[in-house]
Amino acid sequence: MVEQTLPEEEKNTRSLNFIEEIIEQDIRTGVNESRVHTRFPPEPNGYLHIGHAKSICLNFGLGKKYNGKTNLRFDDTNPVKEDVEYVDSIMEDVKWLGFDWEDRLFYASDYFEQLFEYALILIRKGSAYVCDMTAEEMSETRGTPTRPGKESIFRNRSVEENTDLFHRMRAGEFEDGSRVLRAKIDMASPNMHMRDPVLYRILHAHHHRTGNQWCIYPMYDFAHGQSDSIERITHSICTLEFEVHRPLYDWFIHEIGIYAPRQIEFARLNVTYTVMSKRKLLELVREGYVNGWDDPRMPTICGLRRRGFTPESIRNFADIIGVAKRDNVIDVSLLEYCIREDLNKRANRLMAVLNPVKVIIDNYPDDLVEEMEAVNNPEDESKGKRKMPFSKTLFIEREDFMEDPPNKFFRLAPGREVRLKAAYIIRCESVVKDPETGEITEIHCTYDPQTKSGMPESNRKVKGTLHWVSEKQAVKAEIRLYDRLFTKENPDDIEEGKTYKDYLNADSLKIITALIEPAVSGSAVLDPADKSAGYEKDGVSGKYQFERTGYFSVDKDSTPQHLVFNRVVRLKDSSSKGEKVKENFTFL
RNA sequence: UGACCCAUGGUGUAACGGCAGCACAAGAGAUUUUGGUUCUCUCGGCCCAGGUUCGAAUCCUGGUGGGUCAACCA
Repeated sequence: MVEQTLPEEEKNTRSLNFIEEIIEQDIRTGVNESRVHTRFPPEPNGYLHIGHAKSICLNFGLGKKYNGKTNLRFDDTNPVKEDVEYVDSIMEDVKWLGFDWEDRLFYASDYFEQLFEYALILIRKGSAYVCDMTAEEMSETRGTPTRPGKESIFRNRSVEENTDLFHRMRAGEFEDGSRVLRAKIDMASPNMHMRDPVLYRILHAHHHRTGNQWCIYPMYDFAHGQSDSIERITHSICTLEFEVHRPLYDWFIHEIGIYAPRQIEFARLNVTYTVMSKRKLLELVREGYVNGWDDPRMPTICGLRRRGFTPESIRNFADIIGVAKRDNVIDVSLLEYCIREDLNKRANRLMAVLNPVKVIIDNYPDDLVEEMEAVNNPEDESKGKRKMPFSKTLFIEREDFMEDPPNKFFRLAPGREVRLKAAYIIRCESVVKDPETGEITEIHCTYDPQTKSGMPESNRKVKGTLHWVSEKQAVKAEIRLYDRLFTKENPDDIEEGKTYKDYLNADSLKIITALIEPAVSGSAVLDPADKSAGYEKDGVSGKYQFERTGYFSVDKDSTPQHLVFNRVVRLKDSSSKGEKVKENFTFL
């Protein structure tokens, strides 16, 4: 028995989740020489989503925490659904999340020959047989969860006949669907998976890695556990729906007589206001409800990346949601909390007016342009300062002015003073309206020259502080404002006669043109070399907090001529506390 | 009308037979040149019924509720 000390940080830190407890117990008792070796085993038939991110962080996190290893293994046993497009995107996503499988990139298809040999072992032991029933017949004879099944009339074929038939299946002598190899277990088992499950099916299909080398392919159950065994995985972590497969997982390992990993199941992640099934996500893409797998409204990893989430924020999210066996639905506000927390510390501030209204400073010199100094990040002094041009004609947010404001309105109104952040205190003197529509077109103000930011007079108490841009120097940018994809907390909770698609949010994307301070130029386009990945070298370049409105991230569509930003998430907003007029206080 | 799994504030997650704690959300206040951040406080929970025990969220039994399982998908 090998004793191994647990990581130092474990002492006095957070309590362990149930998987860590199992692992630490195994380490203490010397199971598998106290090794820890996990794997992340995606099927390359779709893009990874935030639920996979939980699994990736769990598996790679455990490997790292216990000085073990983690493999990336593609579970590619179904050639008709799988594609290299997905293989590539999965590797990119795992890397982007910050994990490294080093030289341990594997494919279940690497083991096809070995798996075939394992099948032969079972046939020789009389534990597997070739069955000629059709899929329908098999389904009929399988029984139901409450009724035992019937044994196949092919169940007692001789070892010789089975061996011969199985070889001929491989040789391509039979049609798709005409025969399968089945395990001989127990047609009366209360566990449906033990009722002579299919091991191999005939599929004359081109495989993305093995080409046309094979026309029989192993089923998940016959491939997964054995692949774990071949890779000497110690803890094979998967989601709850595989719990009923575990007896079969163990049965194959035992029956073949090979190294035995341990399967442990945890509850998959659900998040409010979105769907997580690959089928549904694929449908949203195919039917054009979103603009591709990386649409920033998607819960896919590439979608979150394009939206502007950082890998750090997602790892932190995976960490704090925990791991357990009970069904769970995580409030999306927790995800939002994670990205705000990260970006607040790391993203530079910029002033951007999303819904502009013109402000004219009547007593400011016509052609004067002053350079104001603005702090890049109040949370990080090392980020320094930048210059912002100030002039007679500015823009502020339309929501920052009210002609007849309630008492709790801390912004601009006739006769009231506010501070323009990093500039002067101004007072509203009058407004000009469009005679037709009644819409305010100009707000006329005066400024107090003694209140320039930094001057003693500027410490004067005023009602509020607004962000602004100077008309002449402002840069236009396309801004994509995202909202939750679904209107219902749980879109899978479907009313009679509806589908989850009936709960799609029609307003999940709004595109506007905003005016941004000129400092944005030059830094608002992704390095073309990074474009494919959609992320940047230092993690937060291209990501900003637009002061008072939210966090924004440069989109891959952005060019120097046409800047494009995605809103990652709004700033937390307590402006409507105790008020019922939220629309008036919240930016778009 | 079967087997298996699960059950702690609104949400998520701790407790290893001994004071039910943490985070998010919600609410109140302080600070603030972002109605952001930060800080303080408040609200609010052991599914039910028995049993074991000096003592049960924890162990046992039975309910109740939820989930999973009947692809030649994974």
